[in-house]
Amino acid sequence: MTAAPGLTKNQSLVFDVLSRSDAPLSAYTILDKLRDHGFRAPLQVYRALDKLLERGMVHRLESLNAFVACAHQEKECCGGHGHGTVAFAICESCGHVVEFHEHAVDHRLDDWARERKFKPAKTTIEIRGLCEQCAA
Amino acid sequence: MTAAPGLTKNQSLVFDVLSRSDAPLSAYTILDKLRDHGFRAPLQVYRALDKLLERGMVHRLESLNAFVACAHQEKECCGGHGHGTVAFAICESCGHVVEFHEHAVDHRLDDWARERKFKPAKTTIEIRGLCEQCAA
DNA sequence: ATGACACACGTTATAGCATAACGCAATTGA
DNA sequence: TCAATTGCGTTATGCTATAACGTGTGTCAT
Repeated sequence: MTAAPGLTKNQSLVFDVLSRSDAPLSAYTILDKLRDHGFRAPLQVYRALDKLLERGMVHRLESLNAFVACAHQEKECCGGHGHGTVAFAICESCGHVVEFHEHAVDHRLDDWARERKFKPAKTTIEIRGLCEQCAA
Repeated sequence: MTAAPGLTKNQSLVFDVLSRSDAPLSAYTILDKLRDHGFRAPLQVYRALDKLLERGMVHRLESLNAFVACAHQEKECCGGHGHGTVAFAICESCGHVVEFHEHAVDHRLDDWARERKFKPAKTTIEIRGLCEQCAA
């Protein structure tokens, strides 16, 4: 369960906490979980998150102001963490999040951008609703 | 330019401010613009925004924590403000936002959800990047 | 070695976004 | 008339994120 190489101690701690959680965590929640490991200030979390986001190991859920570990392993399909756009289905009842990739969606949005000469940097797709269990 | 019927004074004021802006505004920016009209506290803005969001007259940009007036008129295409999922292209340089609808994307995401028995409540699609002018 | 640089870290303070909880006033409808 | 609903105003608070400062450590070209 230990994290990828090349991570600093703080980055590893933050990544491990996210990896072990089955729901997204806010930066402040992460902070609380790491107080026993010497974390004292939000910046320690945010700085680690920035690096993990850069590497694609963690995603930010914009509609929740929260973070999740990437569901993909280093070498998986679309280039592992190097993948393209990621989409999320977020259950508003149980908090569970499913990460997925829809190439057809990506392509359609790419086409839209190309037609308008818009240069995409980052695309957010988040579906909030109820998962199968919670909708029952 | 006066707003739709059925709006309270505060709701109209907030909607007018958003309608006149060519970039998204945060709740606190709206508050500042309305101090001369008697606004004193954030809650006055948030309460008005809640109602406008319910009616679909205003959209929230999750990746910016900001708000824009809906680009559609009451009776337009997909049922005017009753439309389905809305997508946004946000220029990170000039701040300009383009609202659009991509039915192909909506359908693909709907299919994904149906296959997994996920019940969507609200879908967020936001592309951040550079608009044609700013990319030059 | 030494100096310059990049980078991670720790701390304090502050900025920016959002809601809780209270009470009052006006409206509606049984 | 009474109860329920809705909007409003105010104060206080909580959550999210970054600014600005200084420290330590490693690299590496000189």
